[in-house]
Amino acid sequence: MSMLLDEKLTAGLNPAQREAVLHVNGPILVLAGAGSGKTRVLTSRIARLIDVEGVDPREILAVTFTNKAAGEMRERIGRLLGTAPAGMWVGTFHAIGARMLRSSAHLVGRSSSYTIYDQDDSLGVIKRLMERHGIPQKQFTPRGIQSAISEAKNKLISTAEYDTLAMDPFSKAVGAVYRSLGEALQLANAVDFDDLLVLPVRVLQQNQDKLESYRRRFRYILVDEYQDTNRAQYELIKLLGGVHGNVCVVGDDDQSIYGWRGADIRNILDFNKDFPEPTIVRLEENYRSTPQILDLANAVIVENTGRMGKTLRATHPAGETVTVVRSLDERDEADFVVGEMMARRSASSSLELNDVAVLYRTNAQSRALEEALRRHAVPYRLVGAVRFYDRREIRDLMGYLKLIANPADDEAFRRAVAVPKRGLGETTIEQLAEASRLTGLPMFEGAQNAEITGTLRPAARVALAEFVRLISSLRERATESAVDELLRELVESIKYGDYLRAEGPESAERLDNVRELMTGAAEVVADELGEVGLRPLDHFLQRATLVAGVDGMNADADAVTLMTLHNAKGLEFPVVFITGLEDGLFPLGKAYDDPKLLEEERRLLYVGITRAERKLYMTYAEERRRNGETMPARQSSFLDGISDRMVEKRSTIKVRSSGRSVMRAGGTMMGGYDRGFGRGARLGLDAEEFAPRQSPSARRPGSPVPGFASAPEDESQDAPMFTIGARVKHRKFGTGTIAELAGVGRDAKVKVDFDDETIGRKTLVIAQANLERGDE
DNA sequence: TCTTGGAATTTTTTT
DNA sequence: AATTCCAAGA
Repeated sequence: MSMLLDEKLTAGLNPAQREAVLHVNGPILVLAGAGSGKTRVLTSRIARLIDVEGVDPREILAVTFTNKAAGEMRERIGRLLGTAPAGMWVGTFHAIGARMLRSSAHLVGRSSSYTIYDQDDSLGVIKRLMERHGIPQKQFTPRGIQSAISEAKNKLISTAEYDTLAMDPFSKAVGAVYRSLGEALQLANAVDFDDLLVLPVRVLQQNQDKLESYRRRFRYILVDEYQDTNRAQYELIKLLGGVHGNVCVVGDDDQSIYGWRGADIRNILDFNKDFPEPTIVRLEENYRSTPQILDLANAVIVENTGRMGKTLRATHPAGETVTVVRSLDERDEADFVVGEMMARRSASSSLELNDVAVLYRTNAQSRALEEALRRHAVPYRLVGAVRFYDRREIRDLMGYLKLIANPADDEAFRRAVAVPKRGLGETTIEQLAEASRLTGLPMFEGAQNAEITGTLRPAARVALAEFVRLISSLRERATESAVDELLRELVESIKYGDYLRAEGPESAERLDNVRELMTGAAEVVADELGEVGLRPLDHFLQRATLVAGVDGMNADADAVTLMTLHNAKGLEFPVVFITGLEDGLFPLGKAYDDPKLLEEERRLLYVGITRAERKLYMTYAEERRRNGETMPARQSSFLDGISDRMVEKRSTIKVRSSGRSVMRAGGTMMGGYDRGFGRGARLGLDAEEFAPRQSPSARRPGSPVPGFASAPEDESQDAPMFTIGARVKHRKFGTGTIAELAGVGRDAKVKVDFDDETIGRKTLVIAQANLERGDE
């Protein structure tokens, strides 16, 4: 039986894949190029360990990049074995960390019902702490402080270490907030995202018995997307697997795109330091894409220095040429994308919308695409962007649930107590917060303490008592009822439906979301029966906080997928559009200062290109609206490096005088085509209608060239001498020097460096800021 | 305490 | 363009 499975598992593998699958003990590094069958290798390897090598699934720990990938891996292994690999741990680093922490919470000053603060929660805490420390938010942004702390945590730098290293004012501010954030989180029986990695590491470092027991348990460890691990994650793996060394890591240095999140490619390069003499396997045969797509990918990535070096080899026969498309602006680009996919669909009946993905660098770019898709009645799914759990109504209810699960969660307390309005405003809340600071007790406990509430206004005291009663009664039910029932009861007792309806016209959609939340809650209970004796509520909350964008992506509906390039990692689609290939957008402007960043952007493009199986489009626009103003654009420098022989170039701009571009210039978008288009009718976007190539300097008549102060007549009228270097005075910010000018007319803006250093540089709208001429 | 309207600020990517 | 921030008023 086993031998049969062994053969089944390795049948059809190439030699490199086979080597990785058959490897059993000792460290192994699999350098897996895009589309090289890495998932198959991982799942076959695990199935083989269990079935052929007799490893108990409980002894296996597998780390994936998303929860979705974890689910798929478990499922595929189950299918190979014919039975689910019960007891195997599969999940993201964060989910695994959370799980470890549940049973060791007491070792880091938490209880097992701790809650997880998402970024918004922590940001709120950080803002308040900055205030308390007297750090002006004008000078250092809360976000800046937050990311500095996150960076420190991901590098496993403790508060004490940070303090000794902090020399400049910014680091000193960060150090102070870092320290008190830790205290605040502990007091709230909460952890942030980074703590899910840092705290388990600390537990293992400081508790020999825990370390031993986990080491004994996890005899085989696998890590996918290894190039995107950071220091803390690496340390976790080293602690768990460093002794037996049965660690299999799979990654691709060319696909490392999370450097900004602390991922460190050195983890791949230095793997052999902590895991000596690893077997190294390279998977370079690509089973996904056409040679055209792969040639392009190789040509792009070869520009990077410091690679381990790898060239994807195609196994598929030649296919279509990659297409590069120039368009007028983001609307025009979106129209092209939609028109083209519809044209392809009517040409080939087998192409489903599910087969198509549209990728972009920033979430903001989805808007124009969504509008175009809606206009043409093409169903789409948007991955990431505004996550379900980030919606206001969901956040409100999650606040309640968190407070029910964890009475010490002050952030949840603040959210829950504020919505719906119950006559408890800032004053009352701050009084409670102050009391909590003095007594060291969570706010919810303060709210139950007569000595503290005694000083409040009588009206507030009554409202607060009512709130406490509500939460306490729901908390009692939380132990026995399922989460969806609990939610129903909650919504009922706070009359949340009425509250939403009073809000206005969007209430219907919000109510739908609330219902969806309940459905989701019911499902979690159904599919995650009993893990380590936690309440269903704790499970639900953990899952809800750790979901990734792609996790909720269900393929049942036939729809086009829209997402960022980052979210596309690990996915594949027959037809892929990469949009917005413009300088300053992709690569982002920031990346030009730093070759490392530029290389990471290039890897991101590489990831995008290698998502495509059969047909790839890359598009750019000549101007694009960004932050409310239209900016001229030019094609990405990444496209400059691509030889004309590798791609076919097209333009949406017509030569003939009939058609879109003229309609646009005339200001009327709505020709007759909008209605006629849709089911099978072809939009006039056939290749022969495009000018093969047009001089890039061709512009629509009358379009201004922003960025150049081309209108001296404007300046002389409205703007008395706003020039770079001019001195100005603002009624609130005082005097300063103009550093930059942008925009035209009503939208004209200035960036001013104010003399007061705590204010620093500000962007002001000239028409509104009421600037006066400054001193000499 | 809560509502309001105007002003300022914002966009890089995510577990 | 859309959200968030803030001060003043109800």
